Amino acid sequence: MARKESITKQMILDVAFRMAREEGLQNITARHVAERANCSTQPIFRSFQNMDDLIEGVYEKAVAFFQEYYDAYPKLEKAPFCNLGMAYIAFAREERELFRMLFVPEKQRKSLYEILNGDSENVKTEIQSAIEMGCEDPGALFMKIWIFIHGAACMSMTGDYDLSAIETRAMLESVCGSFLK
Amino acid sequence: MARKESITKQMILDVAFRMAREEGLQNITARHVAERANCSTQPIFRSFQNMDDLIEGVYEKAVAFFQEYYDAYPKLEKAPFCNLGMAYIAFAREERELFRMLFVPEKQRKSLYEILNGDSENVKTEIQSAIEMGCEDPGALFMKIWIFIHGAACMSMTGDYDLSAIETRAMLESVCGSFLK
DNA sequence: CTTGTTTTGTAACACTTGTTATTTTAATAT
DNA sequence: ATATTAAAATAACAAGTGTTACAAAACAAG
Repeated sequence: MARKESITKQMILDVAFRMAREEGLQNITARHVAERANCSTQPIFRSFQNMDDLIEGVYEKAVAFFQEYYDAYPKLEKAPFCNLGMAYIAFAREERELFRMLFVPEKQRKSLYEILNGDSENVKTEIQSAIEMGCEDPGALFMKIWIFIHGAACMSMTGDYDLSAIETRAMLESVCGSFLK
Repeated sequence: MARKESITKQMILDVAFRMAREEGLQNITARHVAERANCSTQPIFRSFQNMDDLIEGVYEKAVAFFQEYYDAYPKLEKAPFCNLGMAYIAFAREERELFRMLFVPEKQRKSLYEILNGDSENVKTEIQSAIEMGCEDPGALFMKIWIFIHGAACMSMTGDYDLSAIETRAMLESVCGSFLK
């Protein structure tokens, strides 16, 4: 009694997310998404109220993507915050457009901390680990480390940082050691 | 024998720069600039080949503006790089749009270092001061400090950093001390 | 197969963009 | 004062945007 849906909301969201990941938010227009999805613009507006609605979906998908990325990143370090830093900096290098969307947005969406802490409360885990290591003021330590990590990641995004993962690890450990004492 | 020019290249550039400073590059369109300059779009295209040409001019003006900002910023600190850091972070807070244009650009123009070092070789001055203070590896020190400063500035730009100038100074001195030893 | 309903495609509207052709305006040399 | 001529204004074009009206097509149920 009715035609079957062939272009789902999920399909459109996936296409838009892939575009955001590869080309940035800029190129996400109704017609471009449609072209990439091999359809007209209609299915987009059937699934989403408007383009802002779609962009919002892309953003949420990016948040989830970062969380998965972080969860999957190998946790090799003992020094607190170093795992977080390694993952964050690598994410900025490998997913420049997503990093920009999430952590250097034009208009404020969520704070750095909100995204970063995610579902599994990544930061709290690290702070706990710092406390266990005998750190007196884990809040102050976190702030400094975090500023440092964010700086490296932002430079990575713009191509102004080119240390390897190994060099980055060494630097993070050194910096963390400096801050701890 | 000819009409006198009433809307100069400089006037247009000034208007566009002010717009960039207040609203960001996004809003710099031919018609918006014209409106702000109280003229039609013609004088723009008489003075500039196209809009990209104008944007390029705005960018160069922003580079010069940063240099002036830095030169005028009070140099109160003794610890190396702290003056640079204070100025850089303050610039990010007070001139968000310009900071974004210069230091977090969508497309690479100049490296952070190129802009930062400017006419008066700001960085070299600081490195020299570090050497005089007995720092063994001023290059490594600079890299760490710089990453830290850039992180604070980027957070400042997005509203994720809210330490006062006094708190910032204390933090920079502490961090610099940590790195020095 | 026909009918009914929904999805999809086509086409259009209204708007904004960069850029340019054309007309109008105003200052100056005569 | 008037003619000349560059500057500015007006208006248009083509392209691209979000969004919507409408027509075509496909599928499920009878």
